[in-house]
Amino acid sequence: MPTSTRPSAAPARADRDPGKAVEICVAAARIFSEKGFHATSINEVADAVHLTKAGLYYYIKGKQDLLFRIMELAMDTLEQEVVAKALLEEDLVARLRTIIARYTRLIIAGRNELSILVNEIEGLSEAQRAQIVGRQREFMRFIRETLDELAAEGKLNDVDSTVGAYGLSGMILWVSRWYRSRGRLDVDQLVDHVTRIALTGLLEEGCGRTKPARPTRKKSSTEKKPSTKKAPS
Amino acid sequence: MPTSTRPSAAPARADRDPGKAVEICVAAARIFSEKGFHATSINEVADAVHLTKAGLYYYIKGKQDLLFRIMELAMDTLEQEVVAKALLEEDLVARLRTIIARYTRLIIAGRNELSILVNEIEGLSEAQRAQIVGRQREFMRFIRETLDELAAEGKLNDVDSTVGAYGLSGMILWVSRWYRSRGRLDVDQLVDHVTRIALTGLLEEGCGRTKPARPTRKKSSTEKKPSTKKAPS
DNA sequence: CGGCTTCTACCGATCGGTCGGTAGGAGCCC
DNA sequence: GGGCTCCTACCGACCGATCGGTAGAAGCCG
Repeated sequence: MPTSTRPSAAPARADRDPGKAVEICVAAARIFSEKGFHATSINEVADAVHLTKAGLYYYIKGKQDLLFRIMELAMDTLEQEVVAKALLEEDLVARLRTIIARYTRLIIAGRNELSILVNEIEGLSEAQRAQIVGRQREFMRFIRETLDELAAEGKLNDVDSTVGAYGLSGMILWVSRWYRSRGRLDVDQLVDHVTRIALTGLLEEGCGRTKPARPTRKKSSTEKKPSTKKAPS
Repeated sequence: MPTSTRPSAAPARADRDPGKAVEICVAAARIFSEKGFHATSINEVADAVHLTKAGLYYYIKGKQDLLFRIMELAMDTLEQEVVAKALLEEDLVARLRTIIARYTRLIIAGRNELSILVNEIEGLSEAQRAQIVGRQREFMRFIRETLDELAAEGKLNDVDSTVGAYGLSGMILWVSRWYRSRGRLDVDQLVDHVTRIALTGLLEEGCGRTKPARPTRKKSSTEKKPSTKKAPS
């Protein structure tokens, strides 16, 4: 079952009309992702769904509540379309490919809720933030553990699974900021390239690659630090 | 010479006291990066530098002007600490390593201006945004061309240089969202891991790796699409 | 005194949110 | 069928708070 509409602390007036409520969330998500949560007024959201502000408040409890609902919806999507589907793959390499491909497609398909999910967390209340962050951590844990299992099978490069999982996420999330579907690469090509970059960066295939002057974990610094900015006044 | 304080369209009252102006920018950058630009009031910035709002306005022309100055400062830093330093490296592989290492260190050292740079662009005016976006594009072009030159030397994997450059950027930018310097990994270790993940994902070393069912560029889709969300009602 | 620098006091605009009210369809009674 | 009630869905008008920004005087320095 989806984790939204749980009875925790928020009765919400979503009972009015579930379809309309979702429609509002989708519209609001689009605007929020374009202009930012705080830069968007409730009136703009209302206009987008052809309602007045007062009419809109018939369906939502407040601006913050609207943001929270959008994020819960986004996490639902992520869990259903990425995690659940990836778990159907027995082979771990195939599972990782599924994660990358579906996650990337989700990011560029619905150019809305997912990006809000990472950019507007501060707009939530304490309790709401805790809930969303918890689900996000679960998601990251899933990716990290997939990498750990791959490592146990000896199929992973010598990379830290945490850095790997976050690096992967960062690369994929960032796609929504630069990729335009009308550009040189179509969606399939993009997913191909992203998958290839990520996988050949994570997977050890056939030959053991020579590590670039492997620094035995501690203190190596490839490069001297840029003097860490300026001194505090 | 730094590209800020150029005479374009904004005389600005930075002539008052350059040191104080920078101090204000740094303080504002920290708050903006924590709470977001629109969610931060001018009063909060003023408090942070021990001034009243009116006192602060002696140094800045407006909230938007403040944001713009922060971004110019951030681009200055990026160009001086990453691009300029990387250009000192003749060897292309070393240059790429320098880019990754210095960029990453910059992101986690000053947890301030750089993240604003990517998250608050919408808060700028048309002209200001054009200026910043132009400089950002130059920066991306630098990374992309470094990859292209590596490809010309046959040292690059078969990856699209655009996707590679943005993938790299995304991975690094994302670091600021999850990495805590008090955690399991210290800064040097983090930089090591990021470098290794990025490089072994981008560089072809020694053995030619077997591509994972290389899809000849067009139509392959590793994974069937997630049916692109729901049907419109 | 005169020029920086910083303050107190205030403005108009806009924000999120609320209130009283109502159009109009559904159900019901007769 | 016609009148009565009720309820969902929505709106115009308004509220207090806060926002970015300004005018003008006061403090401080030489």
